[in-house]
Amino acid sequence: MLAELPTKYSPTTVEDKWFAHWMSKQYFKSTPDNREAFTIVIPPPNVTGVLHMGHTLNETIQDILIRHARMTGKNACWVPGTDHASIATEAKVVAMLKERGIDKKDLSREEFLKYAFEWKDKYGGIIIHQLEKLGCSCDYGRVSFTMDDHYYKAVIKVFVDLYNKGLIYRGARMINWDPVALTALSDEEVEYKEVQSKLYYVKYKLEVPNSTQEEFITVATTRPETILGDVAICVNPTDERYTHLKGASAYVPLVNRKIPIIFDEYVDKEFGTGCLKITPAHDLADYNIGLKHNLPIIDTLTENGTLSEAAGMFVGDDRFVARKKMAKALAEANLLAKEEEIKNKNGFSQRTNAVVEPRISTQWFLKMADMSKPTINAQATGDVTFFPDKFDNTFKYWMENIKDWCISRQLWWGQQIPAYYAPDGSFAVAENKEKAFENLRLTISDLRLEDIKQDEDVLDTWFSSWLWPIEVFNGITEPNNKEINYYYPTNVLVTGQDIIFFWVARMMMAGFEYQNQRPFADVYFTGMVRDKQGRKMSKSLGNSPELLGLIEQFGADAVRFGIMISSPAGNDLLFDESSCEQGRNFANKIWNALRLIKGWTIDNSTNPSNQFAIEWMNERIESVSADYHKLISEYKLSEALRALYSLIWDDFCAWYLEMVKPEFVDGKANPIDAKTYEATITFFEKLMHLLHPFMPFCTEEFYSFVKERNENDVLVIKQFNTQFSASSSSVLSNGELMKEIVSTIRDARNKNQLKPKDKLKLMIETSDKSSFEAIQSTVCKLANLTEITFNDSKAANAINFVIGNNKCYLDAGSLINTDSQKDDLEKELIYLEGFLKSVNAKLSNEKFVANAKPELVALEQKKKSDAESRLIAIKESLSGLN
RNA sequence: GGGAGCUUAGCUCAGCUGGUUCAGAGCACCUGCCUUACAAGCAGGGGGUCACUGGUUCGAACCCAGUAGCUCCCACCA
Repeated sequence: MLAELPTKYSPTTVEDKWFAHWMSKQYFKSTPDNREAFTIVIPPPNVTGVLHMGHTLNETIQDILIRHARMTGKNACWVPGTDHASIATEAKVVAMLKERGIDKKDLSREEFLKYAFEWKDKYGGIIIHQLEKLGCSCDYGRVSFTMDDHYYKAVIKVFVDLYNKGLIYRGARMINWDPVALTALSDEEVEYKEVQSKLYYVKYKLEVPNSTQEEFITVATTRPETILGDVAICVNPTDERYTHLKGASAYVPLVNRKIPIIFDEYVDKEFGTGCLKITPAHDLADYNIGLKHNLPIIDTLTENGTLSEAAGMFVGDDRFVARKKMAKALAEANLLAKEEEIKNKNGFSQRTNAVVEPRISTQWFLKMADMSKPTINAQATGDVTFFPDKFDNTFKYWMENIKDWCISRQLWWGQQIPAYYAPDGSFAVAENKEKAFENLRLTISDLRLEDIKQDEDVLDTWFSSWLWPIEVFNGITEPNNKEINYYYPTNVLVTGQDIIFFWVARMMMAGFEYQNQRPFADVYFTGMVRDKQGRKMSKSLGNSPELLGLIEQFGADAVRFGIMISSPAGNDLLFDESSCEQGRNFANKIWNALRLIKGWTIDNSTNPSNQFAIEWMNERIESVSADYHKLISEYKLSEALRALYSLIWDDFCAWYLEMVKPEFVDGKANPIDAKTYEATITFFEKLMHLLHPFMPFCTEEFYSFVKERNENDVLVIKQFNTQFSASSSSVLSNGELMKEIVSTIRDARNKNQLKPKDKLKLMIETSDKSSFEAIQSTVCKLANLTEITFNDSKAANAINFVIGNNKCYLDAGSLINTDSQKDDLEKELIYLEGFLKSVNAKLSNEKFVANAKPELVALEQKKKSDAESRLIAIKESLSGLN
């Protein structure tokens, strides 16, 4: 049997086989029934491309949780899907078209959408395939997409509803403009980064009442190209340098437009020259000051960031080109006092990386102040719990200072805003054109249907994904249907901390608005996956491994292991391929344990000497299982995996199997007794159950292989028992004793050049014979002893060591190295004396005895007596050596 | 400018409500082994002033204050 099995486990074919099997059995399919539901909705990956390591981490965590729930008997439902990712995907499609020589401008909306859907079909398909390869147990019959027909309708319905509730409004506001994507952005889509800039000190000629003297005022600015849109100079009213300028005017350099000097406390006297030029069209602060002081607005930029006709100069030049030209022109006109290098922050578009331009534009907004309240409450009361909780404060702060959300985007890829305009500019918001028409005709009697036009803009992608936990169950389009009532609210959301505001917060708000309930009970935040040097994974650095390639190389189980073995919740994960190697080795280790077991022949004998091993292994599994389920419930998945790794590798393979493994006689393995064999199979099965959520493929393979059975598959037939009997501490502590003796003997062999094969005798002087008797046969086997005798006279050439306070003598026949024993014993002696000293110090400290808990004092007393008796044993052993 | 978090072995991190001499784990490293499950392995081993300085306490990696360094989030100083 054994010879037929290769020594290496090869995952590739096994994984595909099992995935196909699971699918054919429809194990992942969920329909509402009378069991408790356990629901997860996947954070839908963007259809911009393929899954990366961040997704891999995320999906693996979800799969572990969903498989664990399934195995505890819950009706587990994991909904997969993808996000249309409006701006991100549109940018990709535009770039793809450009490569093919097609300009978006030359396409109609319909033609463009056709390309976009082709793109979506391609990448959406790849993403689902990757999920399958990773072993994700999603209900693939539920694959959703944020632009599915029903989903599209849901988004429109919600827009109309919120508009009718007065929460959505349209207006001209200062917004963040992406001059590359040519669309508005929300505040969250702008990333501020520090850049090296120049601060230009520009002289403006003054006109001061009752003064003929030529005078200038110097203004510091980082954006001289916006000078052309200046409408005022602002100084602080308490700034004595400028108090004489009341009623004065200045001339905009080069164009000589006359503008007023105004006074506002907003201006920081310390910065630059204490003068601020006011350009309401191109800066939010200036815009607000402009409103306050009733200033005009001169928009000197076009939508793509070039200078407009209104600028009067450098028309058509890009803003950065114009900036340089302006500086040069100012210098030539002798109006540039100086230039200074400074660091300041610029806003960049999250998707195109273009420098964002503050711009006045007519957009659609959602009022947030009232909608945020139930969410703030839910988080404060623990209705929704964050793991880890360090995000509580930032979340609260953001929610309490929430601003209105700009939800319109000047794109084509997304849900088109259901506002319909009559030729006179009036509009109606309705679910379709016909309804809008009826509505508009109330005021415009001669209106024809073909006269009205739908708003060209689409909605922010998050305005659709905030409905995800609801509409994947058709909760918006068919309220109160059986599915939404059964699956909602979901149990846990597993997502990146970077989208806490974009998505988590908004899903919560939508949940309370449309279901009157939280969308999820827990949120598990993952960190960012970085490479082992701590760098972000990116295509340009080439440090982002390709998921399918990794799976090909190590197997999906190993990749899952690799990414889970050290992934602290909420902290960044430094991913190293070598941890996948560790996972592969782990699967291989189990495979070889299985080979060993499968190689045994069984007979009807009984072998009482295995009794201890069986009891001990059973207790170990029980004890670790309890920890394991607890750790998973606390989302400490790495720790749970580590505990299993050690249970399987150390306890089961290194100790248990060695304890029960039949010995070889005359080159032939003895058979194993049926009882031990059955126990071993049961342990193996239990271990496969426990490991299955983490490494589903190999555990399924090994489980199916270890025993013939009618009912099959680890995945469904066995339910986790989360009730545990109190473990037998004496068995576990005897196990520790056994390990200590065996390790000490092995170490003694090492130090005395005794071969593992040399049979030795052990004599123990002990007052606790029964503990040793329980492990006697096991110790003999693992340490290769012929016998253990008690309280016998010691052999002449024995190796001395002390276990607890029991003196042990290992009879090597001929003694080789007394020095190392003496060394070891003396080291131990010094340590123990120090230990005893500290314990005594504690116990003689009246305050300790008075203040510490009684059980603690008792513990110290026990430590003292244990140490004292051990000390005596060691001293006696030492004196025996002299 | 405001807020949050982090700093423990060469690396990545555990260390829950102070209490075994508490200083841990996994990698990595060193030594010896191809010992009939497994070299993707086995047996053993070395390694840390718990960032720094004070304080509270009978007792501090853990609590408090300050210092330094790192990370992240938020904010309209041009």
